[in-house]
Amino acid sequence: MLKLRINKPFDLENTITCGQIFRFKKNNDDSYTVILSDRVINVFMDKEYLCVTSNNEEDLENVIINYFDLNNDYDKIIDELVKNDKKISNAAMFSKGLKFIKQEPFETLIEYIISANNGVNNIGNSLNLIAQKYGKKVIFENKEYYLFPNAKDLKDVSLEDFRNCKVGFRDKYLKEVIYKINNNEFNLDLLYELDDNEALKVLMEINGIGPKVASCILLFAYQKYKVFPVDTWVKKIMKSDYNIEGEENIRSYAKKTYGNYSGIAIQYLFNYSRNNKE
DNA sequence: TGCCAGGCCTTCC
DNA sequence: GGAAGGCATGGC
Repeated sequence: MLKLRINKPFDLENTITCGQIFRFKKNNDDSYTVILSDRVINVFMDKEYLCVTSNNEEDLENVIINYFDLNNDYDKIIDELVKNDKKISNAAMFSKGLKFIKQEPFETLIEYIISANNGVNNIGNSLNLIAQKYGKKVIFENKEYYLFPNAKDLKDVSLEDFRNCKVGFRDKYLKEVIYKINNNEFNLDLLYELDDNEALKVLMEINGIGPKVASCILLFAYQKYKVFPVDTWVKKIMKSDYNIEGEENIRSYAKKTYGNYSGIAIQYLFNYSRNNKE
């Protein structure tokens, strides 16, 4: 078992359950089983130690540090944010220890296309069905798990096949984007090179990807922290706490106030707004 | 039953 | 270019 001493704030539960990832399970012993791109892990906190087991122990420490972004100094980021906006400190303290999980780009792309007008339960269910049918099986603790397939694995999946995975009307979006990737009409690696606005533009040329989905992909898979989604929860808290209404006004305020860390600030506000109900 | 879920596309002015 | 309606599915 890998034991990592954590000396900065780290909220494992909030990080896993706050809606950035969908393929995880909470176990009876309060540990979490999470399916990463290349392995399955079981994680829990034991005092100041993060404890991890996996079906694949190779380079596990680096994989975990990278996945949970453990070396990034969020305290410093929060200090910066609070310096420019005292009012965000409640939301930042509420989300203290929340890390941005570094997700695999292709899976993230599919995840957030499916997320449009959908519930968290349905999203996870569909992703698991896709993985079960087309992903690689791995055994961990005597149970079967399925890694998420890549674009090649999904090359011949039909609209009807996707419908059977309960993705509903998003079937055609998935088929189209997978076709484009396999025929070199769209390259996920290119997004690393582009600046934020170009990357957003390229993503939004794909059917099924609008500003919200594109922002989530760039934030969660590419660590483009300047990019941020504005949804109903963000609108709600910006109105009540900042007296700012309208998406454009929210965008210009966030850019001006939070700068390079707008995505992180907005995620804190989102998390606070959504989970701190009265 | 009806509404909503971290939207987006198409159609119609 | 902006508003309105439609869209699969499941949870409440």
